[in-house]
Amino acid sequence: MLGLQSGQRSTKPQRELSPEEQQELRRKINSRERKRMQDLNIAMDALREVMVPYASSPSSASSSQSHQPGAPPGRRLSKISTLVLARNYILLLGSSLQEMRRLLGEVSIGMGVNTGPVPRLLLTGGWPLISGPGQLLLTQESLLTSAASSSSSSSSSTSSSSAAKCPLLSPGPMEASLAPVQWSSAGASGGPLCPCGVCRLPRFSHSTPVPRFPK
DNA sequence: TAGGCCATCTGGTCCT
DNA sequence: AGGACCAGATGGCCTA
Repeated sequence: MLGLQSGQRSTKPQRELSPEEQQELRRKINSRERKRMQDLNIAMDALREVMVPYASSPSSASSSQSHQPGAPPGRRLSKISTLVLARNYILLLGSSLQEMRRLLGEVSIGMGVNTGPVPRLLLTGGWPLISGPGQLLLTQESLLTSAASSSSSSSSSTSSSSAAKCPLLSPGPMEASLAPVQWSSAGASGGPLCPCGVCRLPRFSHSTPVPRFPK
C-alpha cells in the first residue's frame, strides 16, 4: 500500500496489551481476514460456475477442491484464468451485441422502418444481458480467438517479439478489444497454448511475465 | 524436483 | 478505535 505519509500514522503507540490480549486480537484479525478471503473465494466460485461452460474441459467446478488423483479431466479454473475468461466473455458479449444491432439495423432498413416488429430495445441498446450460461453457447475457442484477434489487430505494430501480448493483461481501452465475433464453434482443435503461464489458455501470450513474488 | 496455485498469517494503510 | 483492504511471506499440495 502506498500513500504512506512519511512518519505519521505508521506507529501505533496505544496502550500496552498483555500477551493474551495481543494473541486474542491477532486471532480476531486473522479470522476476519480468513472470512474476507473466503467470501472472495465464494464470489470467485460463483464466477467460475458461470464461466465453466466456456472452460477448456467439462468440469468440476466448484468450491471443494475436486482433485481427482491423477486425472486431468476436470481441472477447475484457477483464479487468474477465471478472471481472464470472464473479461473476455464480457468483451465478447459486447461485440456480439454491437454486431447484432448492426444486423438488425440493416434488416429494419431493408424492410422499411415501420414494418417489422423489430424491438426498439435492440436498436437502442437496451438489450438485456444474457443471464444463463446455457442460453448462449459459445466455445472457449470463440471467446479466446475473438479477443486475441482483436488485440492482434490493435497492437500489431510491435512486431519485434514473436509473441503477441496477452490481451488479457494488456491495459488497452475496452473498445480495442471489441471485434466482430465469429459465432462458429471452431471445434476442439486446440490452438497453441499461451506461453504466458498466467492465463494458460490457447492463443494468448504476453511479453511480461508477472512474478508472483517480485523481489 | 521445480513450478504453479492456494490458504493463511501478518503488518501496514485507509475509511467510517 | 475498529474494521476493511492490501500486499508480502510462508508453507502445503499437486502436477508435469
